[in-house]
This record gives sequence, C-alpha cells and structure tokens, in this order.
Amino acid sequence: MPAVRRESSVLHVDLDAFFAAVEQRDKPSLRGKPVVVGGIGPRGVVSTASYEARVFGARSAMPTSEARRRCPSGTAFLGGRFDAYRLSSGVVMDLLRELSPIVEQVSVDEAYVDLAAGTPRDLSPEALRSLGQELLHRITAETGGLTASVGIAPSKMMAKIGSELNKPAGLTLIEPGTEQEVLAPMSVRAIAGVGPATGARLHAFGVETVADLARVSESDLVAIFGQAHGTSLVRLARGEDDRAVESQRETKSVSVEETFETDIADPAVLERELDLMVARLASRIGQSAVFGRTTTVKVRQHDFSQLTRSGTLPYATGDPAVIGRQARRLLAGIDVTSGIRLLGVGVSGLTTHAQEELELGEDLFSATTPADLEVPDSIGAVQEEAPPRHTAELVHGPQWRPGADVVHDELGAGWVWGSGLGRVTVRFEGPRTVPGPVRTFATDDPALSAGEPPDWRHQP
DNA sequence: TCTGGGGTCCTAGGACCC
DNA sequence: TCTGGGGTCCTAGGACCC
Repeated sequence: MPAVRRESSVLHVDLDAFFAAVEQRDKPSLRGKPVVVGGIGPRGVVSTASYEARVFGARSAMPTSEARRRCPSGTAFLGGRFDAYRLSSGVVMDLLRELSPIVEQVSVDEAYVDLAAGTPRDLSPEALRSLGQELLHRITAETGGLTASVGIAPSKMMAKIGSELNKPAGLTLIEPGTEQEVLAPMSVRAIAGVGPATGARLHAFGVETVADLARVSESDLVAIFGQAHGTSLVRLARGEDDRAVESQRETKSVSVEETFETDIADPAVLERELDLMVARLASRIGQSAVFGRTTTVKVRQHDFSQLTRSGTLPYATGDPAVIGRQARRLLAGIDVTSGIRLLGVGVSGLTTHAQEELELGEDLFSATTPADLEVPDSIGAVQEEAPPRHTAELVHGPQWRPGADVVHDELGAGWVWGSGLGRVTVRFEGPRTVPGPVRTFATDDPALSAGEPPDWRHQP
C-alpha cells in the first residue's frame, strides 16, 4: 500500500458525549442539564461529561470528586447503564456495516470504516460529503436522537482528527494532499501516540506544534524515543499513515481489576478478593472460548506506584483453579503490608487450539480412569497435571520407561511423566476435581531417554 | 477522601539454544 | 577452551488509547 491513500476512503465516527447523551435521551428531566457519568464512589473518575457539564470544567478521566466541586448543585452524577450504551452502540455499528464490510470498532462509541472496501463507490468530495451527512442523519434517527461526529480522510489518523474538528454533530472531509497543512498548526498531542509523557519530552526540546515536529530529524527522534516510536512520529507528522482498517482483531489478553474504596493491607482479605476476580476472569475467558498460558497479577500501591508479577505455564488453561493457584502464588511474592489500592489479574498468551488439549483431558477424565494415551513416535512423553494431594502413576508397556509418579512443581501441582515407546496409562487416585490437559509429545530429546524430566516449555 | 477499567504495543535485560 | 552472534522466550515496566 502507498504511504498515503490517494482518496479519502477512511471514515471515523465518534458518538458525541455518548454515555451522557444516552442518559439525556432516556430521561427527559436531564435534558439541558449537566450530567456526569462515571465512577460515583470515593475513588471514581468521570467517563463522560455532557456538554452542559463541560462548561463547568468537568472532563473525562477527571476524579469525580473534582467534577463534584466544579459542577453546580443539580448536576446529575450517574454510575452508568452499560447495557443501554451497548444497545445504542450496536444500532450505530449496524448502520456502519451497511456502508462497508470492513468496520473496525475501536470502543463502544467509536469506529473506523473502510469506504474503499466492498462495492466500488464514488469517492469524490461531493459524494463523500453527502455520504457523511446522510450517515449523521441516520444515526440520529435510528438511535432516537443521539448525535455523532464524522471525519473522512485518506488515513485513520486524519479521519480521527477530522471527527474532532467539528464536534458535536459535525462532518469534516480532509482531502488527500492537504494533510500537512491541516496538521501543521496543531499541537503535537493531536498525533496518534503522543500522550502526556511524549508531549512533555517534546516540549522540553521546544517542539510544540506538528510543524515544529516535522523539522526534527528522524535520527534525533529515533535516538530520543526509540526505533518504533521515533520512526512513527516522523511519518505521522507528515500525515503519512497507511494503517489498514481491520474489522476483526484478535484478543491478546483478558483482565479484571478493581480499585478498593480504602487501601487493603491484609493478605487474607486480598486473597479472597483475588479469588472472586479470578472467578470473573475465568467466566469471561470461558465465554470467549480462549485459554491462556500466562497469568499476571497487578498491584497499585498506596502511593500509586504499580507492580506486576507474571508466570507462564507449560500449557494454556481456562481453569479458575489453575489460574487462581498461579495468581495466589504471584500475589504472595508481593509486599502488601503498606496497603494497596488496586488489585488486578489477567491472562495472556491466548490460544484457541488449546481448547482441543483441554477437551482431550476432559474426555480422558470423563471416559475412564485410568486413561490410555497413544504415544505418537519412537520416543514420547506424557504430561498430566495432578492436583495437589493426589497421587498418580504411570502404567506402561514393556518399552516404556517411567519418569516419575508425581513431580511437584513450585505451584504444588504434580506432573506425571515418562518416556519410551508405545502405550502409556495415567492412573489417578482420589477425586479429580481439576482435570488438566493431557499432552503427548514426540521428541528426540536425549535427556528424555536418559530419564530426565523433559522441559515442557520447548515442546511444540 | 485525587487519579477507573479494559485493552494495545514497545523496550530492555537475562536465559537459553544453535 | 575461549569467544561470539543471532534468535526466541520470558519478565517487568512504561506509554498510550478509549
């Protein structure tokens, strides 16, 4: 793809003050009044402030306590009704999918549309303006009165900048070749990927506007910001952005976190909270039918400093007992005695094919105990997770060399393994409440035939 | 009562392997 | 025995986005 598209074929839609607008639509008494939606607890922050509330300085990401100080009495502070927001969001996304098969939903209130995909259409400025106007009207009509802002441009970055330029209920068309002139007077903060930290560092070099940035050499920017960030700054400052609109993006991680109303220093209380969060996490990854190998525990301390601890298992799992055991071990390695304000847990290293391994394990478990496994090649190994306090043994054919009955790892879980030829049986004693995945491997690892425990991490 | 919750991507260092 | 480069995986932290 060329560095810059030659037509304005990317459309960006942003719903105006979305959460607050839904509340005002559904509750006529709130219309014309300041409305703030977000966390309403002592440590809440603002998600969305209505335009009436913005007059008083309320903003997204501001502590709700500060918004309360700024806004007059009579301001509505609401916790949010996410099902209602999702419903209206879905109506808008369906409208966008009528425009093009390629729609990238960025969040509940924002999306990109690739106007060059699907049936060929007229991409002349006149045609694009009427397409945009029609979309704005349809969004308002079909959502019962919500408004959106639309930017149409040759790239994602310029389309997004465009949708910001005439908010609310505005349409901005940026024609190819005009990117630099639109960008030049803007603050560097308008560029995708320039946040508070990069903005402050650029400021220290006297760089305030995109025009200033465009005068800095690429080698200087790479030296200051690193390879990826430096080169991307150079290109985006010139308005060069050929990132594709991607309709289906793969989920890389899933996490749950919670800020407590007051800091918690009691490890037992934290462990209970952690278990509840793991249950929520496991239910979410179960719904999306993915399994993760890496568990990460996150802690924000009383002084707002943040720590993460992660651990990677040799296989992917969605089992709350396995994730919970990992998470508790990780949390135990963190000093919480001075009190923590936030606890989080997540999984990454997601796969869907691990599902087959899990099903294999469950099948084996539900079918029979002992379970029989065919070893796939001349030398093979089998690994099965044994929950703590369970025993297991390998029953093997004449050419099978048992490795061990149960090898306990640092989690307290057991691994059964062996190597050799032919068929092997894994027999568990005691109730198996945590059926883990069974894996068999073919390998030519000499350590295996020498009777050493295999390194499962390097198995395919 | 200052600072939510859910994500993505990048970097840097160490371990390990070839 | 010594020297060494490249690639991958893992961990921890940081910036950024909505």
